[in-house]
Amino acid sequence: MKPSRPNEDCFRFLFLLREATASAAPRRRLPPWPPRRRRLRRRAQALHLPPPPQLRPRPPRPRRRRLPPLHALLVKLGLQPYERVHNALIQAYGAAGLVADARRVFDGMSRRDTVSFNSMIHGYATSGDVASAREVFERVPAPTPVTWTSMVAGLCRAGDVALARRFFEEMPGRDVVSWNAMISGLVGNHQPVEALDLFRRMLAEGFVPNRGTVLGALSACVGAGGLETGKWIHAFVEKKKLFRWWDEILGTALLDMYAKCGAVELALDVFTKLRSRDTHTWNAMINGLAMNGYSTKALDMFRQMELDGTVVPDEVTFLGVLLACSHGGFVDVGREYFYMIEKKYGIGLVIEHYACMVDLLARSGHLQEAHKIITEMPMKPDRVIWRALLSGCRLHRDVKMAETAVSEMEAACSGDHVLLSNLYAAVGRWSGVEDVRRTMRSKGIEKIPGCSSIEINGSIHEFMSGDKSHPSYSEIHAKLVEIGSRMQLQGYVTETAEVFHDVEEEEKEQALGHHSEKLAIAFGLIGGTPNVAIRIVKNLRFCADCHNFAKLVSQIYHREIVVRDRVRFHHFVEGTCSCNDFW
DNA sequence: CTCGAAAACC
Repeated sequence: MKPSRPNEDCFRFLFLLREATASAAPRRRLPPWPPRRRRLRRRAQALHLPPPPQLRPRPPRPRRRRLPPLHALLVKLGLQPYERVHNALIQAYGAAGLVADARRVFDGMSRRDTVSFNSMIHGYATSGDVASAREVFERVPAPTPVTWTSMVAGLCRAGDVALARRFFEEMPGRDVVSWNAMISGLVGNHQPVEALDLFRRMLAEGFVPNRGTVLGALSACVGAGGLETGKWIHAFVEKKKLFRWWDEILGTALLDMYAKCGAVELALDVFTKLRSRDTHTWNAMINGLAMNGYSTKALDMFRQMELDGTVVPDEVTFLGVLLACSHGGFVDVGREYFYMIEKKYGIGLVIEHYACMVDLLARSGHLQEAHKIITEMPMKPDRVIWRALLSGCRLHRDVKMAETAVSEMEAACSGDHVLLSNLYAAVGRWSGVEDVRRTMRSKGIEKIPGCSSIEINGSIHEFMSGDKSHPSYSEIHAKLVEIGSRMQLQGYVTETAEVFHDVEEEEKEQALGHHSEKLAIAFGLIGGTPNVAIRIVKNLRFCADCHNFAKLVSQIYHREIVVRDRVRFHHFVEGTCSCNDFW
């Protein structure tokens, strides 16, 4: 079935469509239009076709937007014989979230080529309708790698990685994009280690990585805290000269990887050497500094960004700025910036700004003011907001406010209850601890198991709380016992106030020997290279006991330990932590 | 004309 060759009107139509839908898919960067097409645009206007909507630099992203009645225009111009035009329309409807309309176009076509099917599958995969995507997939006469990849990507987006993996393994003739789709799909579903394994397999099978691959692999390193792997990717790209230079996107991904793996110096190094930086780049740098405890440097960086003048700060920039203020305890500076965001910079406050502000105020003990912000904010406070208040309450031992926060939270997760319970324990209110336990059981609240990962010689090991499955478990256990006895000599006492990450686990084991970060630290002492920092990434917050443990290990064994917790970094050196015990 | 792809509150 030979597709019909498009005529001039087709291109005119495609151009309009593209203009009309550009704002529906802003993440895709459109290449500049070649001059010939620009002429077409003028001609299209002369034909009294509907003018393309104005392209805005930062369009808000509506889930659904109305498309001009282009379908009617398609018929009017007599473009029905051209598959390409229908396909483009299917894609446009799909991108705007109007899958039903896409399907109508699809069903109305007299002939369909592979692209039609692929576009339709992709449309269903954008919207998460896996069943329909599969139904169309079954009907494709000659699936190409594109068809398969669309399915893989769609399944990943819908969260069914296992099935995506099956499709991926079964597909004939994988191309680079297929690998990329699977790698980034794994990263997006919190399986960075598997993503890196796949990346290695891809190289072993002789595929040459492209931008997408590198971006996917770097974000896998972020997820797993794989600094060595990240460095290796950096070196690999340089050695193979995969790209002419690290542009804004690649450079941002690289520096973000370094920052999120706790290597701020390397991140700064990348940052200074980039030949062009956009807002994202600055944001990643500011945020990276703030997360790593370099609050003052983060604020300096923001000032430099303003002086630089080539980029404009956006919402995310101020999240970094507020985060820096919060971690540095700069309440007044933070308050000032918070009020400037709208007034001076003309940026609308979003819920995340309020969360940062509440965090800043609550953390520094201004609990009443934080509560006032919450009650006065224009949008409905979400869990994160209440959680920020709650963790401030824990730091400053305000039981009453903490109870308010938990009760206001819709569907509080296990961590929230644990936080409240820790607070009860800290002030010695054991009946409260019991209440929390009962509430959790009656509501059947799912516990998130603690998980830490550590990279040793370029391979990443994951530990779950209380997990005994690691092949070197007996050695790890022996190491923990050794650490324990050396600590006792130093007069270390277990801090029982915050014993439980996980209520039932605590019942099973009275000792704290099995929080995942302890396993990982012990393993780092055994397997890591001496004098090289032990780097750990964990999914939950640090408990006070493990934080103490890490400090002491850094002192006793003279090893730097870097732990990335859910929100920030802890750099332990000789018994002190960069967070100043304030997290 | 179709698949992947950088920053973001606890």
